[in-house]
Amino acid sequence: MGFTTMNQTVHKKTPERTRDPDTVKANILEAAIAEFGEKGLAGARVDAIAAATSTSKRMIYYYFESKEGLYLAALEASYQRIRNTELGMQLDNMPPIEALRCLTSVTFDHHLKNENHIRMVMAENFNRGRYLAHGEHIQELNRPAIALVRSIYERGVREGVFLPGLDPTDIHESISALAFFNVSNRHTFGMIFQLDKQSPAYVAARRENIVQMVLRYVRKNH
Amino acid sequence: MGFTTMNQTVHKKTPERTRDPDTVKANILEAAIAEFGEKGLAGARVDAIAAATSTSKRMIYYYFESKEGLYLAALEASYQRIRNTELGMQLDNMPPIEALRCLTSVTFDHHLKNENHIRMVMAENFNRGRYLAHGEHIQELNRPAIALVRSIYERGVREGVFLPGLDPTDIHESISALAFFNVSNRHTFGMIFQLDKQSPAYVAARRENIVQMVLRYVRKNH
DNA sequence: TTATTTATGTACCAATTGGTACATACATGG
DNA sequence: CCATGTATGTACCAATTGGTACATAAATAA
Repeated sequence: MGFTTMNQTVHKKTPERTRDPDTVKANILEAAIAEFGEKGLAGARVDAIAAATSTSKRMIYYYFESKEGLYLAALEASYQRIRNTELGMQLDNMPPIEALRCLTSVTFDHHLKNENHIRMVMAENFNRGRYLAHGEHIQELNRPAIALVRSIYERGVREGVFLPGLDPTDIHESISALAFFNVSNRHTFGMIFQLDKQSPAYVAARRENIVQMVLRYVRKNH
Repeated sequence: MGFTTMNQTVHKKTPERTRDPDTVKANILEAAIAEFGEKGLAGARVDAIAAATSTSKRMIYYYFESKEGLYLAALEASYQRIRNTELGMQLDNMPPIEALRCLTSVTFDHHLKNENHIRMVMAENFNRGRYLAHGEHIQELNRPAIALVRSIYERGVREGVFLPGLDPTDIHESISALAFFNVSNRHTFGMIFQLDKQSPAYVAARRENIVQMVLRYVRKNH
């Protein structure tokens, strides 16, 4: 509340400003991830983010300086969030082929379940990684993915079931590409080839095909 | 030339208005493809497109009605353009395995060479295919791609070198995914895993890995 | 020739939008 | 309890931007 004179506002005892920086920041970030994921950097509106917040636009600039600062923070937070949910696969106990099958399948489903993050990554690639380049610790967040593939792969080679001489990063890239594209390009691809890419039947078939593709690439022929 | 009074402009014999609708339209489309490919729908500026044109913003609205109308036209034109350069592979003469190797390899290079179109497709997927859905004949433009894969695949099955029971659309999707992702996500992927995805060495290795992946998926084990 | 339709240029606008100025309330150390 | 830094709300603005009003020239029909 408050009443206005010409050019300034006078507040008479507006009580109760909840003072909670961390909550406010988290609250802003959540709204930002939603908006940037939905509209991209250029399409997102700071006013819309502010409106989805329990605070005001003023606070966005107070904590994040600019629209682009907020975008970078949201991008980092989105990566953070996704990696947190990725842990906890117990693949070391399985035989290599089963482990790789599981990894591929889980990656596929994980991408399907996290469209918003996919869209953030799409948006960031669209602006050529300009902002991610400034994020200090995002790189490290993702490296464990390679380590996981490498450990499975090397075990498989040792046990004689995988072809030697392949590159774990390359294997990881192929899995990512197949899982990512399935979500990122479903609209144009589905439309052009008239597929219902959301139907359970399609999803199940595509998942299995991708798994087979990865396995046949890595497995030793016998 | 012309001189201004209060609110209107009077032209004294401004001679020589070149009157050439088709050229003007093509000129606008070219500028639009560049701008939309660079900035996306939301990021693109009609004024910027107009400035890159030999005509004025007025004509954009005259011919394309709205920013979105222009975007759809540019999207269609981009697809048209890409498909025109795709013809002329003579794969029917090769043995199936060679044909599939060639198709995959050429698709990979073709994506690399046409970043702007890739970006248009990325942008369109980002807005969930909303505009492509209104383009009447884009769908048909792309179908031949499947037909090509199907013909190679069926020949390979007949000759006993390919595994029967696979889906040509699925094969096409995998090839597309691997080739597309290699361009679309090179920034985030390259940054996170510190790869120079533009280096000739990387490109050659990745191309060959993708080719192998496709071949091993389709080939019959013996 | 004249009327009408098509095509084009110039100036302009209303709305949007990233960002700020100003005032002020809460917390904390001294 | 008071001074100072941190946090927050309100109103506002300058610039941008999609889109238009107005005038008019060139082609075409009558």
